[in-house]
Amino acid sequence: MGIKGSVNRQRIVDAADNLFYSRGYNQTSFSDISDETGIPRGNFYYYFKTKEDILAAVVEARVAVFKEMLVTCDRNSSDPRECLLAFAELPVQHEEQILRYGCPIGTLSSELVKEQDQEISKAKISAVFDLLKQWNIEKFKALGFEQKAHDYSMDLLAKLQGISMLANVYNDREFLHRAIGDVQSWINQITAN
Amino acid sequence: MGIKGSVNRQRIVDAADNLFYSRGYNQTSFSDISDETGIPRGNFYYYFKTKEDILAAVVEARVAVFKEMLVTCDRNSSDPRECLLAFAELPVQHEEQILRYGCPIGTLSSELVKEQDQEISKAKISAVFDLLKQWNIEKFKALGFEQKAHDYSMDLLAKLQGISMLANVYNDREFLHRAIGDVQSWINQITAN
DNA sequence: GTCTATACCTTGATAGAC
DNA sequence: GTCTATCAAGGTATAGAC
Repeated sequence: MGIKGSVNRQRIVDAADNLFYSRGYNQTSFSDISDETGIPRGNFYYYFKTKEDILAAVVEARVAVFKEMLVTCDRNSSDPRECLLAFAELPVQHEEQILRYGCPIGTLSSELVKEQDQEISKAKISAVFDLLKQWNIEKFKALGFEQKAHDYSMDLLAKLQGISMLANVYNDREFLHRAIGDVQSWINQITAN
Repeated sequence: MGIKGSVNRQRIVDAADNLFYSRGYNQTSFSDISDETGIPRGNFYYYFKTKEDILAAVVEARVAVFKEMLVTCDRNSSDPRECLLAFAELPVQHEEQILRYGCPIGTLSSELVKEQDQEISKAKISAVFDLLKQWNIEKFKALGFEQKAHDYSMDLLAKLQGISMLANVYNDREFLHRAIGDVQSWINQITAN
């Protein structure tokens, strides 16, 4: 099995994932993770060399979660337009989380972009966003938008991020639903013909 | 003059403002502000009781900066539509900052929403956003949108926030310009008749 | 593999000299 | 008003017993 398959390691990653999401990476201490898991602080260093390594594992886990979401979208429909509509629906599907803590990708990105170490941020963050972006581009291209696929994809991500942020700041469920509906209308509109 | 008018106090606030913006609030220590200003750490407590008090002063300063921006918009044109167009242009007017550190309101909000103390966040953050929101509502109402003014205002803020975030994460100047142009097209479109 | 004890540093904050 | 010395607490990380 090895260390990476260890159940304790997984428990640490899961707890860190939740805490990084609800409190932020920098505001989560080893003691917090220890309290959450019951695993002693010093024990973390058997599974991870540094706190950043835990972060890397958490990012990896989130990428996996989103990959699974995208795969689910793909499984539910072979129509690219419906896939995009389903993708836009994700924030309302997880509305409780969004309203409370914002988008798990966007908020983490915002935090890490400010990090002193330029490497950690630019590399890891873009990776998560790129996953979504590439998937979107693929769908838009399948709809015949060879040139506009990239711009549309960026537009879609920006719309969802902006909506998630304001819904979070104002804790406004009504706005979240309405604005996401507008995004879906936008998708329907540009894919009309 | 009093303490609030002290030049040293102002230097602390200015340095803190920049550091909170470039590194984030939680990642800025008193030592950082001390290094930046040359003012000893312990001296801060003559001007502020806690770190949160410095944050409050920084937020106050940012509100003042944005108020000034809005006043400038108002001074440059009495046409509500042109005011909104100018407002949408702000991210490209400060593109270097946006690309490097994101929106000074959005990034700070994202960070503070995750704060443990619920009071500090909900109160202060919304205040900054509300300033912009109310100004936008005023313009949309002046354009005859009595009912839709609020929704349009939220939409506009969400658009700008999403665009700023993605431009920041990807450090993408081209996207920033194009997307802001699209927002302005959107404003022109809904205020056409 | 698991846990305890602890080193070492930085943090926000205080006390008191000048 | 300004500065230095210092505090207690909490941070990440290490060493070593079991």
